[in-house]
Amino acid sequence: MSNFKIIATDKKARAGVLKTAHGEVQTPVFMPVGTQGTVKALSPDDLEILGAQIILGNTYHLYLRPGNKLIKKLGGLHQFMGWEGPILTDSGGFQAFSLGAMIEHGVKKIQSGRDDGILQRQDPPQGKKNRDESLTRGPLVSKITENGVQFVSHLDGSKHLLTPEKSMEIQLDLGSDICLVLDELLSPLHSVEYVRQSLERTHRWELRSKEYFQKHVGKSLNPRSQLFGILQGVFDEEIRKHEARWVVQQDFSGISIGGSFALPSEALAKEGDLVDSGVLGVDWAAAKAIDKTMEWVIPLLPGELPRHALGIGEVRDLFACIERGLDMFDCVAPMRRARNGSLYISPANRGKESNKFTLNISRSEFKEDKKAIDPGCSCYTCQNFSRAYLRHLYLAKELLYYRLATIHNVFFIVNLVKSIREAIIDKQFTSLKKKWII
RNA sequence: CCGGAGGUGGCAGAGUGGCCAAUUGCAUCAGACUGUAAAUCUGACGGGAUUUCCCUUCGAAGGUUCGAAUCCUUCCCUCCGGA
Repeated sequence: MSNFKIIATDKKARAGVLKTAHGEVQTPVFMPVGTQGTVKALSPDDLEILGAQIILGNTYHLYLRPGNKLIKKLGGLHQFMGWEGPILTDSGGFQAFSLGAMIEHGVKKIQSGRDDGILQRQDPPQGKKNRDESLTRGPLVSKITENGVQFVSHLDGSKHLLTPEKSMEIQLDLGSDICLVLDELLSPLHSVEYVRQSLERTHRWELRSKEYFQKHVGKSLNPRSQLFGILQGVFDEEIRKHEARWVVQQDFSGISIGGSFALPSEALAKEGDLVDSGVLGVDWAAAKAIDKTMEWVIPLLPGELPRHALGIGEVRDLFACIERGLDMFDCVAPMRRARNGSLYISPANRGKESNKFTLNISRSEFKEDKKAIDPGCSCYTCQNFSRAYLRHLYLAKELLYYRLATIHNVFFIVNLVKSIREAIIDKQFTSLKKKWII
């Protein structure tokens, strides 16, 4: 009696239904990220109207503020934030990275753009020299110990230890429908030796997470909560496959594929000719890292478990991952891009890989543009407002801008994934993809 | 008319003899954003050649000086107080 059922496939792409304590989720699905108990700028009503089926919440942020015990006391996260649909909670593992190695190494989860995502693997640089200075904004750095992640709060500098057990306790207090085990994200710059030790530690963390979860879920706010395991790794076929074989043996309800995505320089030897030809675009390396990883790992995963790609959600990546058999996605990109003036456009309106299917609403070319952001889009924003108006609101930093922009971007991505699902059911995945990707 | 203060690049506002083509903020222009330290960050912002270079700028015109946005003279204009 699995929670997940596949109802159709088109080659490796799958359409399914995932049962949770707060309702069914039609997959493939995009889950908007609501880190602090809100998908920024949107109300639960907005989310429902946009077609969001499930959202993501965050252990680390909600633990620090307002506190998991308070939320539990107030009936759990669903009741607290007024969202009746399913919620998946991240374990805090990403913050161990974004407040740790990401700062120390000056890297991002997915390396793309100017540096082509190609990195020289090495030990963490000691001290200052970061690859990207803009990513380093202070002395707050989390540290990894065997017992868990030592955080320095980004709010007040206080110290906290997030163990696998603590992460589970918090997620159960929140009443999450899908909990994630605590893991450590690896940076593409970690040494081979560090990677080996980290992955073994993550195994121990995952097992501790599972043990605590199984022991306490029955008496928790949401006894039907599920636990997903995380498949960690770096850009290395043997490592990723090894991690895949490990995680499928642990009896999780689903598999989340995590980690950072970038190509180590040695990978260039094989693929250099493609880079030189330039036909695959500026994000070739990041795309290659994601695609290859999924190709290595997916065949080793059991077909009956839902597969979740952590933190992946740009248009190209959604097509690439769904094509390879992924079912669930979460990503901050639609919401953050919206707030930063980057609005999604479809191929009919010049959306393409090279512009990430976005336009920058602040551009002067939209000053007198009466068209909708993405003419043809049926979201509330596109039905009612012009690019010129959105541009004005954005430049004036008017609060309405954030809501209208977020409505559009979330609708765009949620609906794109929904249309991909329908295409899979109709065995039309390839032809739909061709309309979007070259 | 008298007394006082002041006129700096789109705006505000530093600089008060060389390190000033001129701090900074805003505005503008462009770029970035993938398990949210993000309504954030980066770059450009007199013109041209486009590593260290040249030309035209700090109300206007003269002057002092090796050298002036910075000192002097005259003129124009603005603001405050008194007639």
